[in-house]
Amino acid sequence: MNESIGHNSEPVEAFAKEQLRSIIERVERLEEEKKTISDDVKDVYTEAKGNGFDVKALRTIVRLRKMNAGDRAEAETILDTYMHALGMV
Amino acid sequence: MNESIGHNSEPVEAFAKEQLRSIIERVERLEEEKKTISDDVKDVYTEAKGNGFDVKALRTIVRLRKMNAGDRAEAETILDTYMHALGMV
Amino acid sequence: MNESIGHNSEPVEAFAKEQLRSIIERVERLEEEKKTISDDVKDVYTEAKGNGFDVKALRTIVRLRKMNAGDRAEAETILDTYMHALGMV
Amino acid sequence: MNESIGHNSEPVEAFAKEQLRSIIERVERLEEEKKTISDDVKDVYTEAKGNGFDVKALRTIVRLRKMNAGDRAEAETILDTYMHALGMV
DNA sequence: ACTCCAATACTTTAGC
DNA sequence: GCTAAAGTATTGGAGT
Repeated sequence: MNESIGHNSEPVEAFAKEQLRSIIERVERLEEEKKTISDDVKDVYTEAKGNGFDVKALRTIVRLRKMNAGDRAEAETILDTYMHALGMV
Repeated sequence: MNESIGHNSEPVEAFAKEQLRSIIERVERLEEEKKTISDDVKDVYTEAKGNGFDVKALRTIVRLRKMNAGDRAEAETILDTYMHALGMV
Repeated sequence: MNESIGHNSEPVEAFAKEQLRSIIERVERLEEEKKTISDDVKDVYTEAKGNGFDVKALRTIVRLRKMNAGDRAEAETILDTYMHALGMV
Repeated sequence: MNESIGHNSEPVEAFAKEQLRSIIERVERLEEEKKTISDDVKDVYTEAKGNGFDVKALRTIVRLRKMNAGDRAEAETILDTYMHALGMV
């Protein structure tokens, strides 16, 4: 039992086309949401700046906190080693 | 040596500390949301791949469509651009 | 109603066109050179990696050294302040 | 004068230190060159501006031309892309 | 594991 | 001087 001959001459492709459309739309919807949130982040920093905070330092803090304790320690060890070797202490 | 009547010896700094904490937490919350959405995007592509779609091509389509509002318009006005550049306005 | 006796019917525009061409070519030449150097930088890091160095740390070193002593000290002070406030010491 | 027993307690590290120094210096030298060229590009645009050209438009032209090898080809094959995405290869 | 490319984030510059 | 935009650098992920 197939979906009969001829009502639709390209059933498979039509289906795939619908799938494609759906995929693209879902992705685009999600990326819009992401953009909204990115803008929210910007707003937070802008407001912080207005309250006298140093935005660059704030971003650094967020970045440091994102590393877990172990990774951060390791990264700092390597860095210290290199800095000592170069007399940057 | 104290600023105002001393119930709290560092009222300003304490306030700033709270502000700082709040800023960082808001940013971190937002970035978590962003990560969630990024993962959702990945899921969409993974599912698409399971249905036989070429993920790289899908990403290309999304990228080209994103360009289109701005860059397509820009490309269409390239002649104008040249004319302006030549002072033929 | 044309400008001067007709050896060239659009002398001004032709001149501007030549200028334009020259500008574009000079810029493109310079950007090629820049790309070459960027690739050289990449090569240095790749070689360093092959010798067991941590490339990310190396990049951090270069970035730190680029800041002058004063700026770096200031940046570190702000950062320390924030980190202490957040108990990240 | 050999690095075996005891004349030098850290021969490997000393060697690494020299390597490190060399890497950093090479990178810094290359980045200086890059900066010089970037400044040259700026000069070209500044001079162009002095001759009445619209710098923003010039930058647009350069950017569009840079796109053309890759992206124009990509745009031209967008139908192919869709077909692949639909498994109509 | 490693290379390559796309995506994000940061920096600097131009315009209001 | 500040906001907006471009260009540049770094990071992460996908494919081999």
